[in-house]
Amino acid sequence: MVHCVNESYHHGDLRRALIDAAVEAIAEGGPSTLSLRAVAKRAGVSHAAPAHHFGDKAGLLTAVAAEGHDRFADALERVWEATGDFAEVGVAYMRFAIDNRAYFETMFRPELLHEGDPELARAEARSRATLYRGTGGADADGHVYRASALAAWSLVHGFTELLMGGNFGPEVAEDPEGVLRDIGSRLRL
Amino acid sequence: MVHCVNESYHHGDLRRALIDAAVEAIAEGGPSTLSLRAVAKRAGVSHAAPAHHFGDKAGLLTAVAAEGHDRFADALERVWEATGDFAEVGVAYMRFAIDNRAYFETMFRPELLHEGDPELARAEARSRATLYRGTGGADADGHVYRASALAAWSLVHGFTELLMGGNFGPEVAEDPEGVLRDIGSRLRL
DNA sequence: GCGTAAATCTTGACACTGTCAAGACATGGC
DNA sequence: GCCATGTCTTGACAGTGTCAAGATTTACGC
Repeated sequence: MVHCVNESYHHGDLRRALIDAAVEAIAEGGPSTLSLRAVAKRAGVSHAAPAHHFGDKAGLLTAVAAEGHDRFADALERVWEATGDFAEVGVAYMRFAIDNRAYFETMFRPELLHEGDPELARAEARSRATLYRGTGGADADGHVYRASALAAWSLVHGFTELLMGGNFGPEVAEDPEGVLRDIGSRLRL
Repeated sequence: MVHCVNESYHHGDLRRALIDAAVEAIAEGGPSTLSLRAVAKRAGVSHAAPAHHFGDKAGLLTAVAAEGHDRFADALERVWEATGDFAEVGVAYMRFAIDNRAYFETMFRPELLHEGDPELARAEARSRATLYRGTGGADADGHVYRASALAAWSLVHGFTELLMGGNFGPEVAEDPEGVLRDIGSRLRL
């Protein structure tokens, strides 16, 4: 039995295609301007198909955020295994945000998501646990609490958010990695 | 000639009333769920009145952001004059975000604003200048560049964003000022 | 193999949204 | 007193999320 992808009534993996389409759309206009109908058009299906798969708009964004947290955890883990260096994990944090803007922006916008979603909670806990391995203190729920870990997370996250919001001048925007390494080195752990 | 506020065709200070209504609405659902028609209803005017005053939805949000930056600068200036302490300015930064959530969220969401708006640019520059006085390095456009200033700003901003996004456990959320003072003291300036 | 239940996707409708043009009304200058 | 200007309303339009109902395909028990 051949799985006829892309032509018949059943799509094959529409869920996957819808998430990809959503990520593309988010990359262009941000998570808040996402339109379910535009996503449907992009994926070549009817206007109500996305809502069927994800319940509602927040459901689609929640799926994007969950996948983002998984990819995020992957990226941080890779760097930690390779270097064993806190600072490099921080740089990877920022790099992920720059290279995966759509995912990153969606991940940190809780008012657009279904907060209680178990899949999102699992992925969040995983990315927190990865951060924990790098910075050193979290409880069972993945809540970071040790002051040194909080300081590092806050510094890297704040720098990343300000950078992506266009709050820095060209001196900083041209070499964000170098600047982040510099300011990171000013933190007593 | 009596200025008949609140009853006749002309409103008196509808612009003011619309901004206040917008801030209320944003406080309830965030800037991205703001509805011009809901704002109009709240202010007791017709559905198209807000667009007349602010051009479009982004125009209203831009006005809110500009006013937010002014209030923000006021708050930081007060603390700096009173204490002359960097760390206390950082705490005031976070306090403002908590106490004026609607303003703060709108201020740092450039994709919803008219970036080129002169009034917004003026207010932004003012709040940057205030930050500069506290942390120590900015160019003529108000772009902070000195590493120590960047580090402090990033740390405080990141902590604030993570806190408001619900990313911390109860240990931190119960006494954010204390925690921020603690992690702030770990920064070599 | 077959028939029925379930899953997947479409269609059509509804209330709501931002935006625009045209009109109603009030105010200020002459 | 009259006209021009600014303020606000009204009505319309296309686009949005969401829901119910229908069409179509797959999966499963027998």
